[in-house]
Amino acid sequence: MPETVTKRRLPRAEREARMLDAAEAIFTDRGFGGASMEEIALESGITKALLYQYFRSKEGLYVACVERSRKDLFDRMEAAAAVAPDAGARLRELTRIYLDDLIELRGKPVLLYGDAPVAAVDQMRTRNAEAIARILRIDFPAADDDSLAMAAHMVVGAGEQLGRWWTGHPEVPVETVQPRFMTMVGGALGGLAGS
Amino acid sequence: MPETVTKRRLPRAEREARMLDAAEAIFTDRGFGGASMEEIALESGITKALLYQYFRSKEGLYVACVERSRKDLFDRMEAAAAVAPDAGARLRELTRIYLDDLIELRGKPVLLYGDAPVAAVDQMRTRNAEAIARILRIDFPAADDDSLAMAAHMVVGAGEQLGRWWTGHPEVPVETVQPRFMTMVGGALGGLAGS
Amino acid sequence: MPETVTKRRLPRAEREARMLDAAEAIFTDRGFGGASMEEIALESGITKALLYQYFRSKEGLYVACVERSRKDLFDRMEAAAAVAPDAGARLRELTRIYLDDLIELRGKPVLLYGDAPVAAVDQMRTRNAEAIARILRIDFPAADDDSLAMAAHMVVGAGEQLGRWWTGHPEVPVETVQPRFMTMVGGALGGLAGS
Amino acid sequence: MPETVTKRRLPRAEREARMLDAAEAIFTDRGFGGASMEEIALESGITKALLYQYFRSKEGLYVACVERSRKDLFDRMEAAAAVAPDAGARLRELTRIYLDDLIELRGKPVLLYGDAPVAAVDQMRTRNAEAIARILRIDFPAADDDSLAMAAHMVVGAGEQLGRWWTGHPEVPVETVQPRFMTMVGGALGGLAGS
DNA sequence: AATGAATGAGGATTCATTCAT
DNA sequence: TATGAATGAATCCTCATTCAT
Repeated sequence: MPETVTKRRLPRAEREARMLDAAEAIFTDRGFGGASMEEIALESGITKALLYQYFRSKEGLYVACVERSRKDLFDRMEAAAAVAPDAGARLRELTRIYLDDLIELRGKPVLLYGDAPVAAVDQMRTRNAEAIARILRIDFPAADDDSLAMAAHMVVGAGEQLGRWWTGHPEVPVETVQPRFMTMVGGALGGLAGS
Repeated sequence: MPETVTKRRLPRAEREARMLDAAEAIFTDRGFGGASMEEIALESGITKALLYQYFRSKEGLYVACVERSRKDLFDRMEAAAAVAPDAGARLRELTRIYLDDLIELRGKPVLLYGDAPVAAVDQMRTRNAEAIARILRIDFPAADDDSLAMAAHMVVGAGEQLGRWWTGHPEVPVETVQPRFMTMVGGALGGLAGS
Repeated sequence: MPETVTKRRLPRAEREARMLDAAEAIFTDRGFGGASMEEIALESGITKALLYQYFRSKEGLYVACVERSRKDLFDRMEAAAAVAPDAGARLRELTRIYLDDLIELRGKPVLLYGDAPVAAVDQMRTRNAEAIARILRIDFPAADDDSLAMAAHMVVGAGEQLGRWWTGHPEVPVETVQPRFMTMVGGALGGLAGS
Repeated sequence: MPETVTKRRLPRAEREARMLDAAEAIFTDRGFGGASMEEIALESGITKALLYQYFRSKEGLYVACVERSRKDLFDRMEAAAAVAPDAGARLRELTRIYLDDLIELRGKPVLLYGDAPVAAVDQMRTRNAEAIARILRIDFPAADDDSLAMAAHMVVGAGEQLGRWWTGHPEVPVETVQPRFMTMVGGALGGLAGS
């Protein structure tokens, strides 16, 4: 029976994934402050000490945890952006990906950056904005950096807050939300220097 | 016995103001989680117990603290909105007021809602969005509530994140920021049912 | 019945004394590292938090604790030194006081500086040496500072280690120990510039 | 297959020496309590587990570490004592060897027995005192054991504390220190039964 | 109104140490 | 011989909060 009774000695990657799963669940339930490493360890089926061996601190774990889904989303967006035929399609496609993700995220408020160490959250917001900026650069190759950055940051902020609002209005369908979001993004890009 | 040297019985309002000043400073420095009532009391020159007598809890103090500047800003904005001659002027005027305020706020990240009890922060964001919505209503009397709300929330979110970005780029002048912000707001309003 | 059932609200001084008593007992039993604040608090009949409110840390408590008996001893020695009729009497009197104290200290190894934060212990040794130096100054007003300091430090070190040895040989009477200690001190002073 | 590039199978002795070097450095920097096996292993370039395979425990490592230099010193002293022509020369020679060693030791406070498991340290101090006693026995063959032991312990304690003081006054030359130390030792021997 | 004493509860973090390989 | 994964068990300390005065 290779069925594995021994929980012990998992390959690093898998252990890590399990820990992150547990952490995501607990953080989602209790918020950053409310979550205890104790509980996360318990849920992971391992000891606190191991948690600390893998991630340096509670904040480290939190960051790793949010970063995982953040990165996944933005990687998908950047990939989609690269293959979209034109600016219009890109905008439509990307906002859709984002909003679809938001639908799931609505159930995980922490990942919408609820309470959590400011530094960590800001860093992630900035990373998001940088990804957006890279995408925008495709259609606005001549725009100056600051303007592009501002546009990207505004989009990020708007999207985040839109997500919060949506969390409280789950009955509103994505078909209603997307046009509004697209229009807003379109506005944020207004006046940026194109090719 | 002359009526004494010590215990300068400050009028309640002033005491409160001092407490809020101290709280604002400490919250700003350390974030909500990092701030301790102990330190705030110390900075206020009074005792923790009194802090609790005035505001019920740490969260209460935080809310009072942020609400003070939040309310001031949005009251001014609503007032200005009421007297602006037309939609264009209104937009220009309001974004300017907001950005001018942001310039000061950049030094006080907490007031940009850093870490803090999620509930409290969300409530304030929502209050802000409601104020914005009321203002928008002036120019879009026929818009449906949800669309207006979404627009307002996106504006709030975008403004908040723009503020964060600006904090890290203080050299960028308001003259550069305002047009971008205005364009974005304009976009957010695109397609709303006007008169 | 003014008999006091309420443990609460003791005057600061008395509370402090009780805490120190408890701490001394526990430190003596378990050593610095082995002692837990938990246990000390329990023994004091109060909460850990109060312990931390009075002394800043475990080390702070330890220092306060040892300092109390250290200071007591050296105060007595300085007082005795001041009234002794001549150098010989002074030496006899002081070594006696010291050794008598040592007899009790033998049962409290920690106070002979067992394990404990290096910094704290060294600081106390230095304080002792300074007290000794002040006393020596009486009979050697013309000695240079370094020589006096060296003599004092050697006396302190010798006394400390003598105490440790004595702890393992409790059957040896003070009458046997004192002459040897006196001779040694006498040697340490040899060649110091007198009046 | 050549016998490989990696895993330089160091001879046991050298491995051990490296571990002890690392341990000495870390213990010196952080004190016994402050040092962590983790860090020592890291500095050694090996794993904690191996550290435990060589020395049984943290204390074992510490003892081995200090014993190394302690033994070296006292072996040299006993050797020198054996060949010195007379008591006076012996005293001069030995104090000089000790002080020369101290000069190096001043930079390694732990080896002056800072904080550390009481038992281990006491044992080493006692071992030192025994070595001293053996040496003293040469010139005081008729002295009773207790008196000799006391003298030896006082010398050890005085030397240790002198070393601590010297650490803080590195500018004082050995020529100034030695006479004072010799005089003190001479005193400690005063009245011991000679031949 | 205002204080200083006191608490209760919890939480992160660290470490020496041991297996399975 | 040597490792990397894993543990268990404490421990210190901090904080918001409440009484007694």
